[in-house]
Amino acid sequence: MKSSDKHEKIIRAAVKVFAKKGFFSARISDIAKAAKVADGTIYLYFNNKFDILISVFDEEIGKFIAQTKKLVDQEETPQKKIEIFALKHLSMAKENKSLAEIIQMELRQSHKLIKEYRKTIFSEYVDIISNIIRQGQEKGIFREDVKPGIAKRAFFGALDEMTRLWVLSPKPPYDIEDTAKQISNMFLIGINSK
Amino acid sequence: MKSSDKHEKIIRAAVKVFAKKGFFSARISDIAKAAKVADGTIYLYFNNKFDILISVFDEEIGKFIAQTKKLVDQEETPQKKIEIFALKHLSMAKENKSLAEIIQMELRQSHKLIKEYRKTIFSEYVDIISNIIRQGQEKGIFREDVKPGIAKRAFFGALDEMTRLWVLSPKPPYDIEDTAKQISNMFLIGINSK
DNA sequence: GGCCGCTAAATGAATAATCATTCATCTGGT
DNA sequence: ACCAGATGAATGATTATTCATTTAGCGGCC
Repeated sequence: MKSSDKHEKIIRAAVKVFAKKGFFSARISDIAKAAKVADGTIYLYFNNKFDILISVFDEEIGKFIAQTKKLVDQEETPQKKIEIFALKHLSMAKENKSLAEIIQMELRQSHKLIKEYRKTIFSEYVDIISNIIRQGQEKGIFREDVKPGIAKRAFFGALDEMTRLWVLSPKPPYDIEDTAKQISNMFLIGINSK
Repeated sequence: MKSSDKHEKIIRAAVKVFAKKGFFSARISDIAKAAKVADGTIYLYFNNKFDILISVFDEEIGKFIAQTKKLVDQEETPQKKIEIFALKHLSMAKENKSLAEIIQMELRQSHKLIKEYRKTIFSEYVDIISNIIRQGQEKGIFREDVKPGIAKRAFFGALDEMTRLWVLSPKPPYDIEDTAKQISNMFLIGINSK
């Protein structure tokens, strides 16, 4: 078996196990069992338990951010960009519930390492929003007195909170597209210049 | 020494220790030392480590929610209620940073017990918002097509995300009152009926 | 007032359980 | 026959929890 296969298998298993039990309560042997691999094998691919978590973030979240950027770039108007961002964010939570759960739960830990990591990755993501807002302001579409640094967090926070609701509930209580529309609308009206 | 003193002392110590090290990394002996009490004493007042965390939530967050409700009730218009809610939320994060940190980090754990607890306590809190929105809709101040269930989360999420920023940074990068104004404005415009 | 005896509260060393990590051994492919 | 990769039992460290022992406060008694 090619080594990359095992790496992948372990990451996938870890996503499930972390989502189910949380990072601290998850045992290496749980992940090993889920990946159908011996406990020790995990240490051939990862330095330690933490390293697994960080790898999950890096690889899975990295992919997601790249996809989002691409989608946003394809849209013409700032309004459309905001809408597609909201839709992509919420769809991801629905389609990849385990990962969403991990981001919701584990990326919030107060552990120093995670704290640092989170700052970087969150910034990269929410800065997509502030860039859109600045573009919109330059075009005179969004109000000048809106501070992109605050607005980006308000918008992200709103989406993130909806995600939390889904992660906690067995079934999405609202329709994804409706919700994305509703939230981006509210936000767009809130920062509109006319 | 009255027994209630010790209970209080342990809770206070736990808030600090949990905020600093996180629940899982915090040792009972850390809390005992911070409370100037023997390790075993803690078990005279709490059943186990988890019980300490839950007590922190119950007692401290309970107080906070009660205060918020009272403040909101004192305001006349739905707009003012929204504004005061935002201000109270952000002020609390500034004045009681350790507790805010614990709410941000530990109340998001994926542990079953915490998950359940969180549902209840968050609902109680965000329902303050949806009630305001419904009142506003009845008076014709807020748009009818806004769903209170979504809007309440969008608004709470926005505030929560600003809190996260402060918890992560050594100093609040924005002025509390400005931020509260900016966010409630954006939200109020976004749901306004005219 | 000082002295007992009693009980609740407090102590912290010892226990016991849990797991991350290691490493001596094995295996399948070439 | 070789060896990179895989194995999983054993190790060792960590800590939540327990409990035998100590301490402190208090009421009654001389």
